[in-house]
Amino acid sequence: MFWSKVFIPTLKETPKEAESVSHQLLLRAGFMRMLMAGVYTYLPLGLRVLEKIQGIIRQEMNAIGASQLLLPALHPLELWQKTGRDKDIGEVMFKFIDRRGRNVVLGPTHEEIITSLVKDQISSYRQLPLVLYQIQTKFRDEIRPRNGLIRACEFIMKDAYSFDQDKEGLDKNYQLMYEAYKRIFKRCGLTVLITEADSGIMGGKESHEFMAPATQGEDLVLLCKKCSQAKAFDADSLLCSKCNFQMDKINTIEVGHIFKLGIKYSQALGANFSNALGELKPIIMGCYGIGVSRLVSAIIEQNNDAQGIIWPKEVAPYQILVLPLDVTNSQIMQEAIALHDQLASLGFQVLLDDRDERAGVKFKDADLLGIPIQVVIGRNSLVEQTIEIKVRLTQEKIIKPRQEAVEQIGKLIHI
RNA sequence: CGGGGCGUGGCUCAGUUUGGCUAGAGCGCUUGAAUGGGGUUCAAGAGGUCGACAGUUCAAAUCUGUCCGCCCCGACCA
Repeated sequence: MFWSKVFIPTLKETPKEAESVSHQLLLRAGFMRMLMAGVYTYLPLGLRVLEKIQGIIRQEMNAIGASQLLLPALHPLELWQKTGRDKDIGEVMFKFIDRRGRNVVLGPTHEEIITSLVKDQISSYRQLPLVLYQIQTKFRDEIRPRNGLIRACEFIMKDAYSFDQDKEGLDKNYQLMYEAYKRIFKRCGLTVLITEADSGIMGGKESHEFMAPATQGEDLVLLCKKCSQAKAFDADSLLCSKCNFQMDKINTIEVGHIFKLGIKYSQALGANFSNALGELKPIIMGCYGIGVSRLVSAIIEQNNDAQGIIWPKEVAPYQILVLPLDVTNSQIMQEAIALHDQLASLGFQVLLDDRDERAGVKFKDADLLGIPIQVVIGRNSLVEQTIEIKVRLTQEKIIKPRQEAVEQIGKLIHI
């Protein structure tokens, strides 16, 4: 793909609307733009990253037997009134009246909607367990949107729901999700701390939060210096409950939350099933969220330097950026295009900077965008019949003849 | 919603305190020339309802009022 076709509006200077590093870099590197507070356009590069993340999530969800569907974003208010959550969520919910006079809301989350669906479609234990998920835009009229994608009024979330006939089934699905989440965040290049919020009451609710350490994070997590146990911040107990050791306070961004719901929604909405004895029981539920668009910011918060973004391999918008340093030199361009085509034919995602810009501008933008592998083709390349590879993360430069360079690139990407 | 800050070409800002000719700079953009391995240089251009409305005044980017928008701090969340 040619740079000039993609639409990558980079900025030299930091827009004053942005405070956090991820927000600044997303704007400067041309990944997104603001329409209004808390509402953003994903530009082509930003969309590609979102799609990469969604791809990882899909793989991991499907691998544990979850099935993807897509629920509506437009809901009747009555459904929310049945569980009383229209009041709990209150002002955060966007509400309006349509032309028929119906009270309608834009979905801030989907427990009611999925439960309503399952209530109508599931009636026997033979149909359980069932795990469904979706990746969808949520709407929340936040009191104060903030930090770009970290707290937006319109954002993309993966939400999954499990339906079981007993607690053992729920525990099993919950554990599968827990492990899948660890794999997802790891593949996204994120370090996360997992905190538990256990009520301690038998049969009580249980939840885990996946918290990505970031200086701009809004949530405080306590981390034990000795055993690395993490827990939600609590001013009263600053000692680790396991080893009684001192704990560090760490700023984090909440990127995932898994929750054992029990029968709260199934009971309120009458989502029951017949068990093997013919008894009518409420379905046991769990819900599992990941802030997909928020992940983009969290990943950048953890992967950047003074030059710009450093995308982890699996979520980079492109894997390779080819830089012909002088596009007016036809030999250089020919070589660059040939290399681009060869790499693309090997299955790599390649971007070629075909702009008539000076080398310095291209280098700066390349580092800003953060594509993992840069391939430089200039005069030296022609004279010496070599290609220069630069690894964005380490700044390491490798100079090799073309075919060896191609092999080297393959190795670097597949490590 | 409470507190604080800001609003001047696409971006970053000066000018507002103390009202005064046709509102400026850098970057970006257009054209030409040189250049071509870390945001190069020179020349010539285009681009502005100074957030909006109302008011004060001979005169408003500048003073007053109302409103709108954006950012930051607080309660909330993926």
